[in-house]
Amino acid sequence: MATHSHDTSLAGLTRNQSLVMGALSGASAPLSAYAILDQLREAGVRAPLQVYRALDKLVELGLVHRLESLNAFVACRHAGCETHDITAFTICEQCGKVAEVTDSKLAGQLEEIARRQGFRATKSTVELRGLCKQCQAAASVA
Amino acid sequence: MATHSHDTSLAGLTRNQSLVMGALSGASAPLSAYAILDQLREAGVRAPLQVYRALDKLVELGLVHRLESLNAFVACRHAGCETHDITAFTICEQCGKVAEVTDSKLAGQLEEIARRQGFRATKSTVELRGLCKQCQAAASVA
DNA sequence: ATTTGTCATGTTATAAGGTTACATATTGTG
DNA sequence: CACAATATGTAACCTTATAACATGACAAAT
Repeated sequence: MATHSHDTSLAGLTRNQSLVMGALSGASAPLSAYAILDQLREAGVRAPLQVYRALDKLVELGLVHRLESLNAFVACRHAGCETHDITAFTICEQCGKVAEVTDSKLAGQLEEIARRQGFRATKSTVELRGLCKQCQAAASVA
Repeated sequence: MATHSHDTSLAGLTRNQSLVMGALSGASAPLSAYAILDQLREAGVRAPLQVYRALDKLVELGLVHRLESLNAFVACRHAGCETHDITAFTICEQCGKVAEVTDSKLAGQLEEIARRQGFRATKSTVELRGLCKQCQAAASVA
C-alpha cells in the first residue's frame, strides 16, 4: 500500500524536509531559503515558512548548515559524520563553492578563548570568505 | 553660528557617520541598522540607506564590527587598535553583551586551514554564541 | 472507534534587513 | 572659479524571516 502523506524516502524526513534536502544536495553552491522555495514551487511548496521549518529541522539534525555571512544554506558534506561540533567554512566569493573543515586545533583554540572569559558557548560560527584555489588561478590569467 | 552640515566631532567623520558611531558607542549591546535608524530619527536621519552608508564606512575604518550571526553592529572596543585582522566575538544570548578577542593562535590556525586548501581569505567571521559568566551565574540561582 | 497529545502542514499577513536608482549638495583641489 | 570626488536625501523596492492562526496525520490509550 502507498504510504500516503508523509513519504520520507530519506530516513525519517517528512515530505517538505526531503524536498528541501534534495534541493540543497543537488546544488553546487549555497541556496537561500527563497531560492529553495522557487525551486520547489512546482512540487507544491508555496510559502516561506514551509521552507524555513524544514530548514530548521535539517539544521537541527546536522544535515544542513546555515552560513551566517551569506544568509544561505548548504547540505552537509560529511556523509554520516557525527562530529558536528565545530565546523569552519571557506566560501569562495567568485564561484560560490563552500568547503567544510573540522579541525581539532581550531576547536581547541575556540574552547580556550571561551574558557578564558568564563563564557559557555553553545554554538559557533567560523566562516572565511575569499577566493578558492581554482578561482585564484582563473583570476591570475585574466 | 551653528556649523551647518558636516560637523565631524570625531576626527574625519561626517555628520551621519558620527551620529551612527555615537549610537553604537553608547549602546551596551549590538544594534541593528534599523534600531540605529529609530534612535537617530529625531536627529534628522530618515532612511535606512543613510545608516547603511555610514555603517559601511565605519566598518571599513575598523571602528565598527558587523556581527553576521545577529545582523547587527557593535562599536570596536579596541580604542586605537590597529590589528583588526582577525577578531573573534563572544555573544551572550541572555544579556546581549559582546566581547572582542584577538588571539594570534586562532589567527594562525585559520590561516593554516586556508593554506591547506589553497584558499585566499579576505575576510573572516568568528562568533561564539552562548552565555557570559554573569548570566551563567544568574541562571544557576534560578 | 473516539479521545487526546504531538508534530507537521498550509496560508495570510507583516516585520526586519538591505539595495537600486536617481537627484542634489558639499567640499577639497587645480 | 570650476571641476571632480564624495556625501546626502528620498522613494521605491527587493530579500530574508517570523507571527498568528487554522488544519491535518498519526500514535497510544482508553
